[in-house]
Amino acid sequence: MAARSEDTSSDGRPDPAGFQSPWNRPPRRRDQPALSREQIVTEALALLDSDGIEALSMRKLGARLNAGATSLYTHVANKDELLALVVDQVFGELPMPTAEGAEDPAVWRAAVVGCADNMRAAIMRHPWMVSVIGDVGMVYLGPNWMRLSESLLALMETAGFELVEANEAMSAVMGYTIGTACVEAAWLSALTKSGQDERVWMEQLLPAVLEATKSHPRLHRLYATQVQQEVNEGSRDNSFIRGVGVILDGIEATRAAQGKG
Amino acid sequence: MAARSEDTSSDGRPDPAGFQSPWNRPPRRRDQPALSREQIVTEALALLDSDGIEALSMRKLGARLNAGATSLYTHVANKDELLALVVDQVFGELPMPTAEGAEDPAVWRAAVVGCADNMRAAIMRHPWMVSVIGDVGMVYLGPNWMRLSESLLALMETAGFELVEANEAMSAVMGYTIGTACVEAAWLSALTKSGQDERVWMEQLLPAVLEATKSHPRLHRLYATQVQQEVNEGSRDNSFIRGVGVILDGIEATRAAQGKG
DNA sequence: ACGGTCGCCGTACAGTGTTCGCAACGCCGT
DNA sequence: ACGGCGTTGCGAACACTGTACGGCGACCGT
Repeated sequence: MAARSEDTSSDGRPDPAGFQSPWNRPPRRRDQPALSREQIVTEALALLDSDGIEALSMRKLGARLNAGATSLYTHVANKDELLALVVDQVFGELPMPTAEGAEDPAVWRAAVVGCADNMRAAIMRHPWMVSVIGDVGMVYLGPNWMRLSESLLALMETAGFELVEANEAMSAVMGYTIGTACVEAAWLSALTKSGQDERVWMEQLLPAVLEATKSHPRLHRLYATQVQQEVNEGSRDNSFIRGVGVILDGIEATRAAQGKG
Repeated sequence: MAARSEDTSSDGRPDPAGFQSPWNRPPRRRDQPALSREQIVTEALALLDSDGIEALSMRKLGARLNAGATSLYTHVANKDELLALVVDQVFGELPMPTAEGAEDPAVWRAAVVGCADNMRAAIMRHPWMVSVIGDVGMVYLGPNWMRLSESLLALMETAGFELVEANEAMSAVMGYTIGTACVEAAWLSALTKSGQDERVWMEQLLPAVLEATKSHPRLHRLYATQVQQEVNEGSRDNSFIRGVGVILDGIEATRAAQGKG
């Protein structure tokens, strides 16, 4: 809500709630610039998380920071740049993998799976990410993403991969992770937008789906038998993790066939 | 450009170029509704392809169809619904796989790889897809997507998969495809937005990247050695296809371990 | 003391998606 | 033949959006 309301008057702008006159108004303290890039990015992230992507406008964000909309532009070039910064901030939440003990294949596998799972969890925690991930082309040069990539590469190097090999494997895992999370989070944010509980939403939707899949027997069977289970338990998580495992199996098989074990 | 300009006057709206009076104005031909959902979707697709996502506005789209902006709303509920329709239209471009001869593992693999490759190609052909794919949650119920899913499931069923097995494998491949294409297309559309040729753009960007990766030795090496090759030949295509192959290896390995071969 | 710079913001502009009421039209029952 | 009716198109309007620009006040180096 209206955070930081306690210092509304201390920075010189009139506080409409309390009585103000030119004599009792304290001078604006400019001890520090009152607005920083970090602050903006953090507040944008909070706004996105609480109200979704279409609630993020420069004016609303400025209001949350007790600032005018155009003030943000001294710290951030664009809305696009702001979004890129926020996305990298999310990547900054992810714990970094350590290369320790990665010579053991089991340790290495567990570390990669954990990484992928963390990433997927982050996207599901911030479902607006998928509406933005296609527009922020430069994110892969952001500091947090680069830190993450670097340590993943280090991990795989200690596991015995060549650099380009490691890169390809990483791309495969990350591609799978992002793609899966996209599909899931798109569903999730459609659900959020409908405002209903997942169970209720599903119960309303299922008849229509079964009707629509009448001429597609396999999809029909799939939806009829599978979907409810997926909703009830968190079995999508397991399915995802199994998927990562399958990819790692493929990678190891390829390596074994090349005589590098 | 301005298509259909020949009948600007024949549908009764005043043509600002030619002289018009109430006496020579021909009656509006309402032989057929002049605007249809298909037409709108097709023109929206054309506009998106030629000018990108941020050029698509209801007014511009209406203008292209010699119609007012608000006329579109009789055929389409929302801009969101329009986008969902357009996305499904793109999926309609994809050739459907046939289950013929899929008992042969080689045939089956080739079909799946081809499917994934077609999908990736479609996304790269329409790079705006990635900016939209996160917002159209209901796309997976679109007719074209469903047709595609159904025939993929059929393909894998003839290859010997159980239904839920087939679904999981399909999700893995599709997830990887969408994720990879997202990453690539985001890069591509950032490039398009810059308006430069890929080579020039790269030459300008590379020094900055190498500077930025100074404290990340592995990324540094990777960019220094790898990137130019990727640009020069179309080696990203091969890399993607190899990735799909790796996933299929993993799937087959898992199945073999379960004694289904 | 005083110019220069920097951070902030009010205003303004050119758009955006969407709603609403009205008009024109084909059709259908009488 | 004719009067209502449902459908389709559209102009105006509303509430918002991102952002360029110019000004204003406070700070800092000299």
